[in-house]
Amino acid sequence: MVSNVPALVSRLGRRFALSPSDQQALLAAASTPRHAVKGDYLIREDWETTSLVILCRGMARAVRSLPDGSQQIVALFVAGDMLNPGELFFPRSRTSISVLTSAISLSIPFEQLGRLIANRPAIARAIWRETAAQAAVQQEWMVWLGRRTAQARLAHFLCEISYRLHIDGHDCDAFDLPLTQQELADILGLSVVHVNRVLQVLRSQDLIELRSNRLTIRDKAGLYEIAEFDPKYLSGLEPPDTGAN
Amino acid sequence: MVSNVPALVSRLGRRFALSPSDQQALLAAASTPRHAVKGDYLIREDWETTSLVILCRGMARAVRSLPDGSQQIVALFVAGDMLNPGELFFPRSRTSISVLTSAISLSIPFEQLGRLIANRPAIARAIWRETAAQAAVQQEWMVWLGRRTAQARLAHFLCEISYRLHIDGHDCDAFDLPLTQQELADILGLSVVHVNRVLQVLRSQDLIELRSNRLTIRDKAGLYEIAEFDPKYLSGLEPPDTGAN
DNA sequence: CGCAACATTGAACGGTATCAAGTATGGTGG
DNA sequence: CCACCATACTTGATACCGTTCAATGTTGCG
Repeated sequence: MVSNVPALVSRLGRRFALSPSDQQALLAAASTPRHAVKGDYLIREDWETTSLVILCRGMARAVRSLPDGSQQIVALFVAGDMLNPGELFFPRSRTSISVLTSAISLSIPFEQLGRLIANRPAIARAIWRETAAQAAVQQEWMVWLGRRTAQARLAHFLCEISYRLHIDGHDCDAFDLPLTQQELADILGLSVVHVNRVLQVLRSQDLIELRSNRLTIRDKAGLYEIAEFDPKYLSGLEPPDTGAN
Repeated sequence: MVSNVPALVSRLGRRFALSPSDQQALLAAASTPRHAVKGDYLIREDWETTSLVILCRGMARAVRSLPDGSQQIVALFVAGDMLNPGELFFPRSRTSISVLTSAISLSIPFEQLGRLIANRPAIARAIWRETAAQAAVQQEWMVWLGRRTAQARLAHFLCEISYRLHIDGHDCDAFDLPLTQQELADILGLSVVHVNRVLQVLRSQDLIELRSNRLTIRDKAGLYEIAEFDPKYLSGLEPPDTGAN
């Protein structure tokens, strides 16, 4: 399994609007790419954080486990996302991040990164921006966790993933969604049983199809509507080409 | 009503670990302090963001309103917090921020701020760090919104506020909590009626006292316990003196 | 083929919402 | 200083959304 690292990095360059020279510097600072398989942990709660991790291929999730055995998934990452842009400042990680598919990640040790940040403002800006973009997504999750019905939550989550894949140039009407219903439940703050029932409602309304980890959106307008989905909050994840600020 | 601005700024200096010279520069870049009264909006959803706002005195909340009229409060700010550290990168605000008490705020226009960020890395670092710290708090809110009972949510929220006030050197066992039960409900994702009942349970267990916007914590250990409160996630709000990274 | 993980279904329970009164509380004008 | 009003708080009754427990199907993989 050989990976074309320069190609991956160039995609990152586009995502974060970095000049070729900055991309080069980032690549030089990174350790060799890591190939992880489904279930592998890239970061664990309470680990000392020593490097910035970027997901180049695959999907990952950040999870917080509670004493009673339940979990809450607090973030989902797709290719191109930074896994821990905010942890630069904190000695220990507050979540565990594991991979949902086989995946490739790049790590940039903090010592190297410190130099890059000092010398290359565009890189500092990119990481900072990513910190803010992920915070915006989290706020949206808080809103549906606090104030929306199970159906609207699920629909909204599916809309978000679809849109984020769309941003990165993937097919957003049919894609792999490597999540069990238990994991969906842990994202949405629901029980597995209820997720199952709500999924069936969405299916029966011909909004989606979901079988063996593959999601097809049959009626995007309808799904957006019951989700009350407005992708504005995801603007931080788009390439900042449009010169917006 | 005269406010001692240099004193306010020096407190900010401590909070963000800025050198006197950086504090000076920050103060010079800021517009005259604004005195707001209860209910005033400092920022509105969809407004164009043009400056970084820092709360020097009082409390504020960030709220998202839903089409059906309900609301979710997604952040609570105390004196010393930056209200919109992440909005530097986005053209429009995604929340409305209004003031819960009479308050004083300082605005730093983005043009000035750009210069400061370029020339004074410590200031850039402080804002970036605040972005990350607030994201950490949001993650904790997501966990209790998704996975905890009403009682644990409320208890946890009270613990957090108490601890944040403690960080800033205020009395954390008895303090003003200028929130109606409706506002508590909008923070916790509950109905007013239920907040009222849960408050009574906490009172009947002699954990807290809450009358006319003043909270007294009678049994801190007990409250921490039912909240499963662990303040580690708030470390980003403490002055970074300890040299941790 | 057989096992393990995942998905589905039903019944009963419970936490929280909703609706509807009723009761403090505080501020205001007379 | 009191009457009044608006806002906030409290309480009860009822309904519903979502949970839990338990069992049964289904799928995919070694």
